[in-house]
Amino acid sequence: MIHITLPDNSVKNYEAGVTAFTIASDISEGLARNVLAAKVNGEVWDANRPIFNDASVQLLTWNDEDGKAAMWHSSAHLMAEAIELLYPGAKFGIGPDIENGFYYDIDFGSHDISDKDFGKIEQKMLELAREKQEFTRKDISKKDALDYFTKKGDEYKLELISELEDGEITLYESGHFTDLCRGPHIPNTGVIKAIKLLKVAGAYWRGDEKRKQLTRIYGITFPKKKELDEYLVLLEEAKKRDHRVLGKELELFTFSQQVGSGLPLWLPKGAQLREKLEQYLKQVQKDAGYESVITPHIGNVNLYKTSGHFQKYGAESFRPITTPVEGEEFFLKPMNCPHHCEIFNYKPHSYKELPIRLAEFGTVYRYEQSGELHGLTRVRGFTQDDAHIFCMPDQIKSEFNGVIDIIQQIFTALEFNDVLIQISLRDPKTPEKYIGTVENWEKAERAIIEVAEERGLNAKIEYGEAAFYGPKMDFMVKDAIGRKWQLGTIQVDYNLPDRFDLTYIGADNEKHRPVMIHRAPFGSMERFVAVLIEHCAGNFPLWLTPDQVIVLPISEKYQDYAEKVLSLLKKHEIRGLIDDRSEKTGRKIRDAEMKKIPYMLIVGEKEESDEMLSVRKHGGEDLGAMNIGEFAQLINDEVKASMQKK
RNA sequence: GCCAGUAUAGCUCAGUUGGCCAGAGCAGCUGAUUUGUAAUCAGCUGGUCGGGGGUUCGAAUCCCUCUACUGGCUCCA
Repeated sequence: MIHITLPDNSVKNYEAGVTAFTIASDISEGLARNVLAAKVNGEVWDANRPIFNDASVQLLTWNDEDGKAAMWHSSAHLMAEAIELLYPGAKFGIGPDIENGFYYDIDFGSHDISDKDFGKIEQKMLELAREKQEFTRKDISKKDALDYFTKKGDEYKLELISELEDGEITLYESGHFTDLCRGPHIPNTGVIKAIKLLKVAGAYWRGDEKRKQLTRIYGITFPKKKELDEYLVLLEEAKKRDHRVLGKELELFTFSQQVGSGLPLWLPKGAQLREKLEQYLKQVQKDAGYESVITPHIGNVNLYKTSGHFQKYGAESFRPITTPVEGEEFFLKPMNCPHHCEIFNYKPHSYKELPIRLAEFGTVYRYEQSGELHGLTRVRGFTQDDAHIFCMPDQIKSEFNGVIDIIQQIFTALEFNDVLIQISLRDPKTPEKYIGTVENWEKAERAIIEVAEERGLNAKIEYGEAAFYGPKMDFMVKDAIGRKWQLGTIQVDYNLPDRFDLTYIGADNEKHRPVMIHRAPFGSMERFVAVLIEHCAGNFPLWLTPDQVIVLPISEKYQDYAEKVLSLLKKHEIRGLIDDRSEKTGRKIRDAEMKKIPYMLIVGEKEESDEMLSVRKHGGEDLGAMNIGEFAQLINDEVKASMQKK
């Protein structure tokens, strides 16, 4: 007999070898039908894997993340099985579950797969799912595993197995398909009722650009058809808040094939929005002791040779600009830091001056790979809200804290609540990838980790994600369809100060090396605006939105009054426009709604004679009539309220 | 850069297996209408069918190539 402890702390006795499925059956038939996997002593197991010792068991269903994962991982096997039947000879790489669904990397040989083949594969999968194929776990020796996949001729699995230890290798068999797999899986394929293959893409084997590209097929499955339909509607809805769609609709930015790929053109309304953001951050930075500097868009190649950027990025950049002088070359700046280092260097500094914080909205140019470009989130010319802090080593922590204050203030003001924080450190296995001494790296990494701990930040540490010149802390936000984008960044740099031989005179009258902190709270104006658009679905906060109000005269007769209203509002720092078209009010309201203008001010005979406005909020709320002063007060209070939140 | 797609008017899209001067709605322009909380009516303008090359009696439609865009991979703010 063994003791099974359930989440409610009740303990049940079972014969050794009991499965989670049996335990579920004991509780209720419905639960047995819905159980997908089980957490056994904290580890996710198959629902039909025998338990031989005392254990705490939590049954997992579709409502648990781990339950979904088991289902999607099993769906990847199901897809592989269907593909093996439809395309004999296909070889399989890896097929994990992901945040929303699963994928499988497959080598189809000479066969080309496109989304036109999805229907056929989905059909086959459904067919196989209905067979209620059971997933069977088998422990296997390394030798037998190698034999099996050698016979099958799957070099990808062989490579994976060769890296595993004997004794930890398991296979899972379902229907006609056997896969190298650690599990866990759902009891049988019967629970998979709705299947949708979503996209096909090339993916390098093991993520290595130099290795073969396999065909990756993404898909998602659900236990109910209705849930699939709801998911697809959700995806459609998300597409409507795509910044590229809204950017066009709201006339914020555009691109031109003539100007070039990845080079955004900011339209008047977009520029207005961006300027508001810049003004806001400039004020915050001024208050925090930053000084503005301005540097050119190009720099001599030697500058980047000194900084190391040329060696690192030269080959993948825009090519150097030549001049009439033989051998003279300039580079479009890919970073602002070298220029700022030279600003620091223009005169000797005393320790009493530090920290020196140099800020610039600096436009940089990077020749991103063509396939990387993406709306405003990934472009070739962009403006960083950059600043470099030159400080003494013992000031790092307080400076780091100051920067996090600014970043958090911004994210709070714009209501970015779901921010992921990542600390990127060296990959200890490849020290040759980084420049700078081990000692300095350790110092910097320790400072970042300490700050995060002291502030209680929920930060995730990633090894091998650091920049080549130093460790960093990044702030990431998801876009409309769940892709993560890095916005704010803080990077410690012990390297550039060395390369540029930056020094300050200490209290001991000796030269010392300052530490440099790179930081950009927005990251770049382009990416930040893109993510902001998606975050608020184009309904910008009142203080930021290009047009705060639109005056809608009922007819031409009230045009003069409309103009009077607008000019009075302008005196209260309220910006907007008049819809003076010869259209009905209903039409003007509709168009203003589409433009997502926060306040519509309807003026007709009644309003004119009483010096009033009829106020309608975006979305339909009728605030009734009020006079111009009252309305101005309302707007300015709302703006002030959001500013205070900052 | 790689894999797979897409490219028709300012925007969103039709254009059947290659066959009459390439269509619609919205936007724009002109006129009528003077309007009260999500689309007033009529007329008109607007397209080298992304660029180039080819196959064909004939190409928006088939093939090649370049460019841009989309979804991934790799990379990155």
